[in-house]
Amino acid sequence: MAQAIPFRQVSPLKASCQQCSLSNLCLPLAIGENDLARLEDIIQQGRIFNRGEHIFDQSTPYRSCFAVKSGSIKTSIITESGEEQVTGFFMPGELVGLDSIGGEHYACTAKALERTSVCEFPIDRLEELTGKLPGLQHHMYHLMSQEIQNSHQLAMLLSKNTAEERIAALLLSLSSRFQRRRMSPTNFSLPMARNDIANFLGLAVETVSRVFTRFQNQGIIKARGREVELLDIEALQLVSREFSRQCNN
Amino acid sequence: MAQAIPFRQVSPLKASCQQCSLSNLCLPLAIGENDLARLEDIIQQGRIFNRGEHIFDQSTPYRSCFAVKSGSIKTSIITESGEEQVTGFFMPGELVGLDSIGGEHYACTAKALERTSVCEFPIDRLEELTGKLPGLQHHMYHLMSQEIQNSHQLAMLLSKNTAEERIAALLLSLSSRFQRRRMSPTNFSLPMARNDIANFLGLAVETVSRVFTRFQNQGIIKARGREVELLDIEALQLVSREFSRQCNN
DNA sequence: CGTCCGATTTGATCGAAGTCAAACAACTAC
DNA sequence: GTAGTTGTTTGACTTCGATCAAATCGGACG
Repeated sequence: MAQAIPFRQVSPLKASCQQCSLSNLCLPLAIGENDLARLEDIIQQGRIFNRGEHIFDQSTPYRSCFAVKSGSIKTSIITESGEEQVTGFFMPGELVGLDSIGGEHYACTAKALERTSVCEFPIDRLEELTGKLPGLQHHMYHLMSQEIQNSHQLAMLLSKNTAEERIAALLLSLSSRFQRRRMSPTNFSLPMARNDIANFLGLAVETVSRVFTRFQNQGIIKARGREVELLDIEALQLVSREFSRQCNN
Repeated sequence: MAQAIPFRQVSPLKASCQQCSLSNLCLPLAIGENDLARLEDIIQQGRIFNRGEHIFDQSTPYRSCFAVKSGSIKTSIITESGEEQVTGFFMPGELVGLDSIGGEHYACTAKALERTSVCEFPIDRLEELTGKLPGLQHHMYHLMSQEIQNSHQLAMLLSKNTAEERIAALLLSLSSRFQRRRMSPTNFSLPMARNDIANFLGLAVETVSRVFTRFQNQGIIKARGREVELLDIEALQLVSREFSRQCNN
């Protein structure tokens, strides 16, 4: 039994986007089958990060952007005064690091919220490739403009909406993002702590907690710890004037 | 005297970025002299908008992005419930419409705050060109990521800072942007109304007004209407914990 | 299994900024 | 000029959510 069974080890460096369940969400969706190999060529795949580990750090030289394969990531910026501002949460199939493309350094820090695996796209090779594949370039523009819009939506949420509205919007955003990944839109586990939610939404932790219990008392959601069940999505949409499509997504 | 003096009229469609005083701020800065002509080829130049006129409207098909030549522009999104959220102010040399690139429709409305002239970059031709000029593509990525960062900064301002801090940050941002355009950093005229400032910063108009007078009483600024003089920039930086580089810029 | 430490919840109090209201200034158009 | 409209300022009052404080829960680990 000590005898090793010979087997072919798949090279850890070569990605196979075709077999990835996220290929319809991730960059490959912008590429024809024939060109896919060129994208796979530049990907450094399969790095795994444990909860709390940094995928990259603010102010370090910009090298790559990353696609989430599994798990989830939060990005945040740290000010000179040491305050943290969470700028986004990223789920499988989403691209992290777009806010720094074209810059010399990472503009934020990306941290794994749970055990997370990512695909890495070295920026110089990616830029080279987008120069050759108009569809991919277009998609990059699209993703980046999407990110600008998300951020504007967030700004609107922060400047115009109450605590309840903000939290309802976040729950709905997460819900639709889970759904797109073929997971339950009503029954999921929050990858982030209350603290992160509060920071992201510009609220105090206590307020987040209170709103969660208020929603629970109203029968809109059921929440125990990070486990959440959305009992009445329509009510949530009603609370969040702005309806769905908030924040990220 | 009725006899016309023959002269060569420069074609109004052909831009001459080389003679534009903004060429060191605008897109040409990413391009070598030899390639500049290719950029000039695709520009539709010189459209002029009066105060209040729309450069483009939210939800209409996306055609072009625009560089401000003179004047200034504000962008805003209108929600289903009819509320407006100002998402940015744009000064000469800055590019408007990046939040919609790669999308089918404009994600916001752009309105001239004063008599404003712009250069237009049709998106299909621009994408084509960035595919051929790596430097230009890189610069587009840079501009877009910059815009994401600005928006994150704004989100932070909205979620963590007081009314005074927000307004100080805005004044400093405007100041440094005027300076880069070789105008006085301490003595300028606000292109936007109090209302727009309030909306942009997530405040009530009354609060903006009060903070202006408070700053004035403290001898930090002098303001009469839209005319503003920054008397003590250091004090402003002190008020705005986050120091300069806020918001746009 | 109990201890410890961080995360979450709950309660009580306070304050910054919103809202309502009205005066005032600036600009247009007639 | 005057009237009308819009933008700005000032005052009085209210409120949502922050802050302070403390209890409770939950998981990691010896």
